[in-house]
Amino acid sequence: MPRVTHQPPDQGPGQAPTLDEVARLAGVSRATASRAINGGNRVSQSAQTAVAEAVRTLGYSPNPAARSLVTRRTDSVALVVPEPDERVFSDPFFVHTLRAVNRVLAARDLQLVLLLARPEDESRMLRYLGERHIDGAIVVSHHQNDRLAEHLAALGLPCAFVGRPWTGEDRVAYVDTDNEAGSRAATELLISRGRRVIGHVAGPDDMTAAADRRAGWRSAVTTAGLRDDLVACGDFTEIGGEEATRALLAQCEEIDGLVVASDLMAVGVVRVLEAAGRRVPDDVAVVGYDDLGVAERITPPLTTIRQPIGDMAEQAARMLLDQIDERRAPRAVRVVFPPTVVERAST
Amino acid sequence: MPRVTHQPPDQGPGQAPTLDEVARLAGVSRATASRAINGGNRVSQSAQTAVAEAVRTLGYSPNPAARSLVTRRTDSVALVVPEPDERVFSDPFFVHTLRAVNRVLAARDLQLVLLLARPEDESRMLRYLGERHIDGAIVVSHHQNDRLAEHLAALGLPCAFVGRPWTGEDRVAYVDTDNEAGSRAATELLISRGRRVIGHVAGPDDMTAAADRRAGWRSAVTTAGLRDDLVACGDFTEIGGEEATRALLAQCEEIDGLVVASDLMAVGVVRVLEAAGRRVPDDVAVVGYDDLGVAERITPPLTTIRQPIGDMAEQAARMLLDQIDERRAPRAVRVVFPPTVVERAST
DNA sequence: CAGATTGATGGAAGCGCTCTCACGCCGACA
DNA sequence: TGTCGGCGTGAGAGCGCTTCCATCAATCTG
Repeated sequence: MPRVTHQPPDQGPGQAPTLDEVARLAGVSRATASRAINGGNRVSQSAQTAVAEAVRTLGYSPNPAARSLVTRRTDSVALVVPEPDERVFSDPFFVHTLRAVNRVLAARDLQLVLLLARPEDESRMLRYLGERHIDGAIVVSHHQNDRLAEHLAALGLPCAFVGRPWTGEDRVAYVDTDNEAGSRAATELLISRGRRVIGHVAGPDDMTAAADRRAGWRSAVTTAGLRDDLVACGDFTEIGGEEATRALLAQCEEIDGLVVASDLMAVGVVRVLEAAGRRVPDDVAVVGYDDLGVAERITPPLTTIRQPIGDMAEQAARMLLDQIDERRAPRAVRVVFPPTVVERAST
Repeated sequence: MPRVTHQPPDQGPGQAPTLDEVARLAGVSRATASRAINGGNRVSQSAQTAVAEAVRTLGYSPNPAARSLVTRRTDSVALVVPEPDERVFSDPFFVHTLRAVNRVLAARDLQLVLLLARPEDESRMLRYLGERHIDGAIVVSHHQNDRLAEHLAALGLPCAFVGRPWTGEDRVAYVDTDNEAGSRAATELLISRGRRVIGHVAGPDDMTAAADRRAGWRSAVTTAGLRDDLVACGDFTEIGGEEATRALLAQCEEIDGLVVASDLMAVGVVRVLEAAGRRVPDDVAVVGYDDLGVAERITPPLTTIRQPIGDMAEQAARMLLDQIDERRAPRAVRVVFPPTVVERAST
């Protein structure tokens, strides 16, 4: 049983001061006070300082509800993550995205509201978005079934996706990397190194990035006349990588190369390979995907495909701001970044 | 260079429907429509259904700004984390807290707004809290210098802290575990196992949990007449645990027991110990703190002090809701949970 | 059956703010 | 000296909603 202790309550300050009181104290009208507070256009120097003074002595801060009732802006933006909490907090991908987005928004003094929606909360989240608590949304790690692109497009809510949505891709703005090209390059690198039995550890079936990377691998092995049936699905976690690798090794012992759809999974892949007595890269060469720090920290340092997550997220944030600023901006902009091969010791 | 493609903009729906239109369509007054929508007290069955019908056909959803302008509630609550993003996303402590808080809030249909404030953003964050965008705040992982308890108490904003604040502890509500007792128990366990040179890997100096745990260890070793100078500070991360352990080993080779202020650090501790050729627990016994899953997953499974994070966070959320519900509720409630020793293989 | 109670309703006030608009003042220009 | 343009200003409307209050009909009480 926890111990509980009480104390008499604090005396909270009574009513928050309103613009009216500020105006009265400054000896100007409410209109002038409002102008002075919002950038001071068309306000005399004297009025300006008088208002500033009044604001300070009263400890005034504008009521955001009243303000947004008339401006129809809320000055906050949602980062929508339709993903169970656990994964969000273990994948560096999210941290990088979050930081980049936050950087752009903070520069404009916009507040970031993090919306984590587990599948069962999805309707609640959609309702929240529909109620216009926020000026726009950035969507990350969306899945085939959430149909977020269509929902948001239908709401007419400014939004930008990181990663191409499955459906509705012609109705919303998004940034992406060319996942198919990246994965193809990874596979071709292995082929050029003489590998001939190349498997693929794919990501979740319901994400476009995973599907595109799988397609890139398949295209490369098919073109080279190699086996194209050595695929196992992970879930973008280390554990998922481990399980997929075990399945692949059980399916075919001769595997000498693995193209893995994320670095985090590759960590698990390497662990299982070594536990199975295969040396990396001598017996099996491994290429990851992402290059967000994990890749260079593990042993052996991982050859991987870098996607510029920070740039992508920043770009998405800016695309969102464009939409918010001028409601006539083209909605369905798409920006595709090129992936880069980063060679390290695992190939 | 990224590729960029445009598409003609979507045709967003014009103006969102207002309560007025709903009322007109339902053939009732705005007042009745409002009552019908908000729980339907004192509304006839026929009016009720007419309004519901109108809401559905119009796709109406109430404007939150207008609503909170008059109700003076925003139906959202902030989770304040004065911590650089990286740590938040690597420590299971946060994930557990977040989930528990979210669970309580979701049941009441309150929205959780995550406020990550790096030190340089602190004033921005305080301003945001002062502007009453939210009905209350739950504060986690606060530090000596942020003085959040005092700031929030001064604002008169309902709030609840997870972990005792450094200052202002008599002005705000908080939950905590008895960290000193927990750490003392951990140390006494080692002593009872015959360990005689017991070091402490402490947490950051500016957090009460770390200070209390250090005090608990010191109290136990002093009482037993053992050395009390074997302390090194980590930062609650694996890396921090590694560095602290190296420092301790350099300071004294005879260490045969380590009390570590968090499981995450203990992971690093064990790693360094084994790299230095010490077996756990044969040469050095190790006790962690938290028991959030990491402890049982590592080798050897970690003896640790469990704190019921989920319960604590839930309790904090409920304390916050109490304050929000009745503004006269006692502000400075405190609830202290007892820690539990969980023995595994590391001692 | 008169009077009191209850329940459903709409009118209207007002939450705190922004912004349009009209007004008065000033210096500039002819 | 008369007119004009621009600037600073305040009055006032109105954003979309909740809620107080008066009203009225229906029901209950003695």
